Amino acid sequence: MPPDVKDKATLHILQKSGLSKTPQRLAVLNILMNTVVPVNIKSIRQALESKISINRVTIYRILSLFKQHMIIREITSPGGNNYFELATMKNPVHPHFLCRKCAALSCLEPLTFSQANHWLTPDKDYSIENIEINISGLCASCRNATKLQKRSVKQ
Amino acid sequence: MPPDVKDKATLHILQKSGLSKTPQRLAVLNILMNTVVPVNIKSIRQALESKISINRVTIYRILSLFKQHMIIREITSPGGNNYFELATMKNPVHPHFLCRKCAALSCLEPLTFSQANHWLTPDKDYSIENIEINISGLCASCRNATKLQKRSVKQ
DNA sequence: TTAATTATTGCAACCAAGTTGCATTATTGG
DNA sequence: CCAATAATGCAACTTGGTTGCAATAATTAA
Ligand SMILES: [Mn+2]
Ligand SMILES: [Mn+2]
Ligand SMILES: [Zn+2]
Ligand SMILES: [Zn+2]
Repeated sequence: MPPDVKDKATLHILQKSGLSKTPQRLAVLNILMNTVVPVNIKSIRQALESKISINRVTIYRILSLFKQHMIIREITSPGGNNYFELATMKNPVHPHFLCRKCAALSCLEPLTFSQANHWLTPDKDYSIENIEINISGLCASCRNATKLQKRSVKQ
Repeated sequence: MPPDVKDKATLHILQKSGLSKTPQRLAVLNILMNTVVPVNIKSIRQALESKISINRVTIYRILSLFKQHMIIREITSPGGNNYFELATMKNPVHPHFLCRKCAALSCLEPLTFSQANHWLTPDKDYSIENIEINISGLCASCRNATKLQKRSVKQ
């Protein structure tokens, strides 16, 4: 294992979950830790290319493992290109915004308890484990782009 | 076209959208109209089998077309097995509950305006087109089943 | 009602995403 | 360092969905 990959924080996360420390796992975890927005598998593979040689199957297995150990969260996307983000205490479950044009995913403010409470009790019979709120539309830049385009067409 | 398939209501829906009335479209629409819970493609295909001979490609094309014309809505599912439901005025956008065990999807009460309003303005820069709320966990019957199982184990 | 025009369907081939079994290789704990 | 255990890489496979095009059906207007 190349020592430069051994980031102290990433190592600690694996240790806490009792997972063995392989360069592949550290590399994947590194990407998740150093990105601000959630990333989909395609971006993860791209980001890994320059850092380490890793089989695509391994990426699936690592992500699946991280999810089981609740190291990461998976954000469902309409087209099936799901996104992943770190699931730390400082980063609680929150809604997301997905731009239908550029497919950029951004994180929104988390729900307060009173806000969530309404959905926490849809029925006494359900046991609720997860609430996913996904908002879609046009992001700021894509919205601006279409505005400018319309103006130039009018001229 | 066999006349027994020509349900008056389904015909009218296609007419309103200016779509030509093929037996395949009527059959698909019929299923969506006669089901209480949203259905995924697999169930749609199964339901169609006994009614009409239809190519799987045609089903995809019809569903895609219905979505464009806002006759139906697609409900995103974590695993990618999305569900479809009729999008009428009497059936506004609403949250859904997906059981992680039996994969049954059920409809929850729609948001009131004041409830939705909080999410309608995450940022002035976004233009919001859709809000999807998906709650997951265990449904009533699956929850009961596990309870009973635990009890019998304890004995 | 008929015939031309236009739209839809079926078919086959293709593509992308994800999964599985198993041999090879790496990590761990002593 | 060595044995035991676990993770990875590889190839093959499965599943879900898409595309181009020829055959067929629906529409429209004569
Ligand atoms: Mn997020
Ligand atoms: Mn519903
Ligand atoms: Zn955008
Ligand atoms: Zn259930």
